[in-house]
Amino acid sequence: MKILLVEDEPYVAGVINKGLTEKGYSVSVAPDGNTGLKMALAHSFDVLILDIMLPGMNGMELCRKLRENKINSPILFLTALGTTENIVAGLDAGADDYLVKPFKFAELEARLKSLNRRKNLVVQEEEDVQYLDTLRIDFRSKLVEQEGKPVALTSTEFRLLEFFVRNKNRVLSRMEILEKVWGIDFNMGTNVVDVYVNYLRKKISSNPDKKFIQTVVGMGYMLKV
Amino acid sequence: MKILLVEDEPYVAGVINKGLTEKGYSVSVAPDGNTGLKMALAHSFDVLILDIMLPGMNGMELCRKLRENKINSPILFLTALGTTENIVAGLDAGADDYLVKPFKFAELEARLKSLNRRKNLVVQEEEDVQYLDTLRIDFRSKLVEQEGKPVALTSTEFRLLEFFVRNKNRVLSRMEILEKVWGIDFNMGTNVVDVYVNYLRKKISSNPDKKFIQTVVGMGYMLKV
DNA sequence: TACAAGCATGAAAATACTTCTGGTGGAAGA
DNA sequence: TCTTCCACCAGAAGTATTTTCATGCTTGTA
Repeated sequence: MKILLVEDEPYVAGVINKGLTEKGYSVSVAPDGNTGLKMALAHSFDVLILDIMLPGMNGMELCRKLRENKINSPILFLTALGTTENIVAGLDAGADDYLVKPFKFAELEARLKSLNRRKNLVVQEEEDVQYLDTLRIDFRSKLVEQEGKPVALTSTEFRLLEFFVRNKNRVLSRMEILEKVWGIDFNMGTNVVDVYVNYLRKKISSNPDKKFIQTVVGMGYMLKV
Repeated sequence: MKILLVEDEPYVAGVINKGLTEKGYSVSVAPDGNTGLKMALAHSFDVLILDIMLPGMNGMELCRKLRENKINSPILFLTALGTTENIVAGLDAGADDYLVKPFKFAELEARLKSLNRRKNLVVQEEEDVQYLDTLRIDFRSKLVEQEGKPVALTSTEFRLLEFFVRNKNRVLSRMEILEKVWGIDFNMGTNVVDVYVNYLRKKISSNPDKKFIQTVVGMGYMLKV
């Protein structure tokens, strides 16, 4: 999980940075609002942690600017300003959570995890690379690797795999597959789908018994993850 | 914004209910965990507010059960238990926010707005899902789950279940079922419907005595909810 | 209690799926 | 241009699963 921390006090920034890094998060620190904005626009972070009292642009302003610039990553305010007015103002500025200093590190981590969890639930953005167990699929370069070793797929096989991956955990009927992968509309009476599913199974599975592509008798096939 | 409040103390429930209603929110109150679960499964709420100490199932358990049943609405814990351990436990159980009593009403409202805002940010891919108690039926992916565990149905069984669900609380004659599910027009003298109703009953019921599909002697079957 | 209606079960029949064989046609190279 | 190769697809034989039916048993109703 990539985190951006905007905090001017070096000591506080250091403590949080150290703690989160030790827990395995990747943390970037910005010492003021303008730097924070630039960094958020340049890279994509999973969560942003903002102090409110910052030199230059303050945290509230920064938060509003981020939202204006369509930065939709969850924002958590971490600040000493603990009055209800402050909290309400912070949340109304577009933040997702508000934690008052002094705080317990465990609570910060729990809230970060919660924010990130929801984000993943929601924005299932189409990644260029996906992993299914030890299978790596790069949609842009159209390269597939099983346990680090390249798998040679023909173009039809790749399109079929892509369709399965983009619709995983759904039963896909042969009809649907024919339409989307082959562009055929109502030519039943062909078993190409079966044949190609069989090809794929042979090529992409590391061991024969764990089947990525399950057959659902009478309905179609499903890529189960 | 539709809110479900699960709170056993009538006084607290009343105050929150009144406050939120005055602000224009639509609030439903459940007095205990089981009722809360049922209501959440039956209707869709924008945000759920849970107390932790509840008669019967406690809030943590309820939260986990909700997530198991793929209820993804934001959950806010509202409780007097304010230690860091409690907060971390609550968030780890799948909640999105945690507010400690006593609280300022303005903060509650700000946090609710924040939770709802994030939810709406999401591009809701339209789902075609129905719940019958703890049974989850996804018509698009054709996946059925009982208490979070997948149920394997054959295609005929699924079509039959779908027909029942889409015509719940109606008595369906064998004739009608044969026509709509099997496409058979006047072949009486078969007991397939009986056989399949029994297959379904065995597969989808969590405990044997609560029968989803009731038999109406001399008339047919009915899915009662 | 008697009778009809519904239920449970096992085995046969029907259907669906896997896999192999081989033919076609287009592309790459000689 | 001709040959070779290989992706692609149809057919068919071999399996597996699902569906149906017939049967006896249980339950509900008059």
